[in-house]
Amino acid sequence: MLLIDLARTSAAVAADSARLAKIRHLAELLGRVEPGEAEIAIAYLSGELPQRQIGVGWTSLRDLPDPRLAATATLGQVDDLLSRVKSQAGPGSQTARKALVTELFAALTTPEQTFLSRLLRGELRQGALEGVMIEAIAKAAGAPAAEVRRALTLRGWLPAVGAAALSGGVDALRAFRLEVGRPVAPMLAQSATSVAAALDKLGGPAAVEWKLDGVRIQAHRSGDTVSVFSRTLDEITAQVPEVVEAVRACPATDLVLDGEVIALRADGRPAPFQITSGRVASRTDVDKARRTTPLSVFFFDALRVDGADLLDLPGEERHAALTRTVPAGLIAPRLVTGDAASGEAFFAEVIRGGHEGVVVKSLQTPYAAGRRGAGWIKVKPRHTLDLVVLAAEWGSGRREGWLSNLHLGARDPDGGGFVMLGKTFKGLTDELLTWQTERFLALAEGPTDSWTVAVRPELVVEIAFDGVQRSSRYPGGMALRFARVIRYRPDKTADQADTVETVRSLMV
DNA sequence: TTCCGACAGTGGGGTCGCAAT
DNA sequence: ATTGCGACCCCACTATCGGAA
Repeated sequence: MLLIDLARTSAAVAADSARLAKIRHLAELLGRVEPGEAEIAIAYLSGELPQRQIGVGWTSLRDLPDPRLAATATLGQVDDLLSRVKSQAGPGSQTARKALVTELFAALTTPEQTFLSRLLRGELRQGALEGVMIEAIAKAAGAPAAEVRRALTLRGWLPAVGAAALSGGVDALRAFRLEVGRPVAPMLAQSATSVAAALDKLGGPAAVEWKLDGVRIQAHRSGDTVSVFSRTLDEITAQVPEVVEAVRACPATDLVLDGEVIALRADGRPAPFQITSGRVASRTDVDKARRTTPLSVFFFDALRVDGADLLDLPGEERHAALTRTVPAGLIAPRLVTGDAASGEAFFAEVIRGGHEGVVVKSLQTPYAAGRRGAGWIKVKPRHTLDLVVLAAEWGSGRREGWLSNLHLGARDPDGGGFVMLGKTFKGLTDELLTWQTERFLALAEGPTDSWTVAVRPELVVEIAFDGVQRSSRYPGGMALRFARVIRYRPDKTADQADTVETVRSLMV
């Protein structure tokens, strides 16, 4: 199959807003792809690469060569070249990558260049990624989408699942099994504003469990062999020896566990997320990193214990298996309750302990990738501040033509000015985007660069955030984590905004 | 007919490792 | 030695479609 076929399909998908029409376009293409190229086609049209990452980003894709007029590139050829790009390493590799990318793009027509460039930048913008591709695979293979989803949970990689479905139908999908040593797609959580709301959503007793502000891990053990994977299914075994040892110490020798690693201080309270994140990312001298910043692991789910696959069992049965297998000190603390008051009290206690929040978990739901079923619901406390808009950046994609990303500042009573604490683009409706674009242009003090418009510091906006972290980027030495807009405060003037000192008092 | 679950899109701060400067 | 870049850790929110109620 030619790359131009995918480029055309992608354009057709983008042109139709109806999801069913997108699915039709994708399924039609899947119906005529050869088995040997199915994985490539599925990967590209769901916005990913078979190579996962190839070391080429936005910057490397500037100034591409002139396009050709004839479309001749096959999927196999493109895939081979991208593999060569990925394999470059050592001194001169960036130049070599760039040369290969240039060679590749020089062989493509304009629509092919557009498609591939978007794909490599991770901005396909066709309104269809994995979720829609699942439906398209189901349609093309004549199989229920639920079977595709189940296989995806077990296999963790949609192109492999899709290729199997296209060639072998439902039987091939049902043949996927949990394999120890191969990561499973992790189950994710929805969110709610309170434990009571979460319990209400689940409609009955549920487990209220510590949510640790660390890094998600999945541990596999077969005999003495232990592998640990990240949320994106990258192998991180070498970076987390504490997890390997903890799993080896369990009595069961055939295991798949889901959990979180976190750096705890000597007093048992959690270290800031930056510390845990840095520790897990360290690969060069793990022994030294380990001495400085030891990791603790807390498991909260068991997907396999001693030959038994547990994914389809209710949450409570999986948890029972976990408690039978793993020492109590390695299990995330939880309270099973249907009572909102007890749940809220437990939540308050977890927060007093310095932790991030809780996850309220259904006792019934099986383990499934993605957010389907809403079996897990996270609850975190929310802080708010009234801050001043210092500048705004022009948006991209569907926000093109709108001033979107806000620069936020706290009042500095000493200096008389404002100290920038970060940016946010979240929480804005289209209506608000329209309003603020007009308003900012009226308050403009001229662009600071081609995409930023500085405004007179007069508008006060209420901002929600999860916490204040240390920052080397901003002048106050601190930045807001997960900042989002709640509402503008036309009733307030800039001299009534919150101060830097207030923000500093919130820093852990 | 209305409601709501799932999805895609739009970006946020921070850290590490590596190549280039 | 420093800087720029890619990759990955954490992520919240709105708009939209279409099946469920």
